[in-house]
Amino acid sequence: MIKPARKQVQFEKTNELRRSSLKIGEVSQASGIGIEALRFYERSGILGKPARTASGYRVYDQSVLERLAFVKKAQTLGFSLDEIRRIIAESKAGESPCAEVREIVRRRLSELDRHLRDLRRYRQELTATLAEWDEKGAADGAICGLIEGTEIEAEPAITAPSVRRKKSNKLSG
Amino acid sequence: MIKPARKQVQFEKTNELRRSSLKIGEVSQASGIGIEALRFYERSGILGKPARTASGYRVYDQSVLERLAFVKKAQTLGFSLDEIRRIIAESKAGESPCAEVREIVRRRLSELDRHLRDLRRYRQELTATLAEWDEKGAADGAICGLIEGTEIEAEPAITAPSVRRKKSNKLSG
DNA sequence: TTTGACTCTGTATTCGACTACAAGGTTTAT
DNA sequence: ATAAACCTTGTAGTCGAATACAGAGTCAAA
Repeated sequence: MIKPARKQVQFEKTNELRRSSLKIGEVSQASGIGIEALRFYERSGILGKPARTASGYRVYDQSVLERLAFVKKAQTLGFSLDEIRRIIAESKAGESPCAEVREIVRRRLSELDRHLRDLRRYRQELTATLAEWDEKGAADGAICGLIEGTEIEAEPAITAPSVRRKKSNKLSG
Repeated sequence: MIKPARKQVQFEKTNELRRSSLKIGEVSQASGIGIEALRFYERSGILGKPARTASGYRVYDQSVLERLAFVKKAQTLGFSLDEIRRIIAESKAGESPCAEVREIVRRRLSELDRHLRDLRRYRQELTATLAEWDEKGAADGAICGLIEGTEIEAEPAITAPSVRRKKSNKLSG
């Protein structure tokens, strides 16, 4: 996670890059978003195409940091990049995306509540299972009673809440 | 989600496939798991290699349904296919995977609790944001106040809980 | 016999949000 | 002058859990 420290670039000295313009590495530093991710954002329309120096380097305005802060905040609030892209596009088109943003947030909220309910049920199931094993001393054979009481149904009973974390370290050992 | 109905195969009539043997489509029907997924399970070691007819068709034993029920149940409990594979492998090797299974379940549980905590905090943040908008009548310009009060930090404040659902229908319209 | 349902193998694709790398060009510091 | 640090493009890979598809073979019924 910790990138090797980069030397501070003193861009005051260049005449091409003025105080308020940033190269991609500086934007990355300032925003905490990787360089590759920034280019990815550009490709996917989250960021507009920045100006370029004569040699082709991207030149960002300070305002990109606000944009990125917005993106991060929105991600925190559960927006997908696609939604974020749409919101930005609409706000650029002069329309206030407020209604839509609120709508999305409200939708998120109800999704979240459903999700929380599922998780709580799931937690119960999990603890119950564990308690059951403790009770009967786990006589296995049927793999720890995990499959006991299981019936084959067309649809899953609870539907696994996707607790799965970002990257699980391959445990194929 | 709903597959086109398949004609019921009367496998009692064949002499090659006896009462208790199943072709892949039948297993799919009975278990609710897609044919492709079954072959995928075989490739990834969740299911062993089944017998074959002379012409190469997979011939499954009834017991595969128990195995699959176990897999589904375990998935419901939050196990990854990789973990499931390991558990099955160990139980086949004669070792009782109980200790490990319990360990995994316990780990899941604490992960889950952490996850729940995150989600509750996240929910608060969401409702607070919404309330704030309602208060100030959403004077936008700064995109609905979504970025207001946002500071640029190296690490995300709350880290978006991956609420993202299975497959969101592309909303790029 | 011909239709149509089923199955086979093997490869590619999906979803989201990046990350990694190669092979080169540019800028800056020493 | 040269090396380090930075930038460029373009392509490919990651993670999990499947899905999709092409093109061929198999099997049972009308």
